[in-house]
Amino acid sequence: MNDKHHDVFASAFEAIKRARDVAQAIVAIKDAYGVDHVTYHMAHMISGNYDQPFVRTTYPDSWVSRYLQHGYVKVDPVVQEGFVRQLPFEWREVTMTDAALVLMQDALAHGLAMNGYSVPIVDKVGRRALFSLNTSMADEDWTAFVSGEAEHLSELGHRLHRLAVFEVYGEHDPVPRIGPRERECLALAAQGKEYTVIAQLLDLSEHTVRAYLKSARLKLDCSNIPQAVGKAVKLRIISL
Amino acid sequence: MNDKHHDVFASAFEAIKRARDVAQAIVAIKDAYGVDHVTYHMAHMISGNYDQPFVRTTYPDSWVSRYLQHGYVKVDPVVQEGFVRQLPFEWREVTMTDAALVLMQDALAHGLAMNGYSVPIVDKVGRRALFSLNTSMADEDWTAFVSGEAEHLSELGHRLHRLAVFEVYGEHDPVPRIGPRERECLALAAQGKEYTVIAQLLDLSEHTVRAYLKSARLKLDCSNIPQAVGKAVKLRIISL
DNA sequence: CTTTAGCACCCCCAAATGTGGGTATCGGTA
DNA sequence: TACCGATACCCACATTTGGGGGTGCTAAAG
Repeated sequence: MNDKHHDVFASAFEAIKRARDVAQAIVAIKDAYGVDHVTYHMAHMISGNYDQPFVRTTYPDSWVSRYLQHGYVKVDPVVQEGFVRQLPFEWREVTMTDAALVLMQDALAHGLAMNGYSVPIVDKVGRRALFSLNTSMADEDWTAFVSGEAEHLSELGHRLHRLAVFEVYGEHDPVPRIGPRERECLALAAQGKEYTVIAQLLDLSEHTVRAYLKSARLKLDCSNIPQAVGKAVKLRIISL
Repeated sequence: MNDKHHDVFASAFEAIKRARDVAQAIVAIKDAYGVDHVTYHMAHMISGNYDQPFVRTTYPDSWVSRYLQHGYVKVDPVVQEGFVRQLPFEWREVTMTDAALVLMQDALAHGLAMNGYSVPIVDKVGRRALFSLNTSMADEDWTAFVSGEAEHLSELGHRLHRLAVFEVYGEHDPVPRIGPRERECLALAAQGKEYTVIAQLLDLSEHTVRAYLKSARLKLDCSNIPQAVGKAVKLRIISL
């Protein structure tokens, strides 16, 4: 947009490249952009024995702890929207339930600011994450700022996500690339639909459906549909 | 064991009955038993869009936040053991990795005590949870104490778990009761095994395997095996 | 004491699936 | 340019599964 904007982006960008983990990176972004808080939240890891969210934030401990122990993630309208939407949004735009208003009040009491901007991230294997900035900047200034920085923030979000995936899984990402059609077929198979029904629903021939399910099965390294469905659900390629 | 022990249990027990949520209950248990900290941790909820652990603890915010943001749950030897073992154990008994020692040092720095006792909980539908006490009491006193209270602590753990399940799912628990044999068959089916193979592995006739998978399928309200496997994985009846 | 629930076993057959081959187009990358 | 992966389609056959019907035992719950 202009030189100032380019500068903050460039320094944040460099910082991410230097950062060894997401925790460092978000602090660098916070400093570069001069916002109150920065958060990166991966929707889900491929967990074994227990639920384990991947969250890195500059919010104060008291708020993080409170958020976790109150199960606020179920109520938080930013998270709700962020893991459904495709495009970035300002927090002011989201619709608030009563519970969300309570949460917002609580958040203010714990040192969070009113305005925010969140970038939903969806990677090639369908994993979702949310990259959020929180600021006490006045409405107009903030809106002007994010509209100018939208592309940069998207870029930063994706970088952050790559860093996070590396931090969680290391070199080798366990999720194979399943094509959208393959995913759809798999999802419908997981809902108990038969080949013929899936074909009708997706407006394909039964043969094609078979071919998709076969290739999905092979990519998942499975010998039959039940196994493939199980693995797809475990890897959260499909959500049911 | 003796009157003093009975008294603390009785008051904790009453407090749980009065408690409206797990957060209240653990504080009551902490007070009744005079320990430093009390924690309840459900291994996993049936999540939709994101990972969401159910944890209620009296640990300080700084530790909760640090634990979450460092992904300590992957390292914590108490959690590792607790979600695998069947029987209660003292923290002193668990084997420490290097990473675990780092965590322990960090924990001490954040106000946690050295000694602890954890009760693994496994409910009728196979869900796991961990109920832990943390204390700065001296080794011998603590060991004497928990050995006398083992049964009571087990009872409290299960009460807490019932409270937690109610808090999460309300009146209706979404997980149907799948028998152990049914679960085994389902698990093997989810691994891509055929009826005949499952029969061999479980030393059953193929017909019996079919019967188990059929009843599991019906309990899960599914029309075929892929759907049943998908649902079982989602509901974490089987873990793959 | 009866009922219920889980476990173990058996049979049949129409329908669905797995498994092996194919063809062809399109867009991106090497 | 040539190659690759994803998309979309097609065929045939042996094997597996679903869904229907059963029997009988044991152990816990009413």
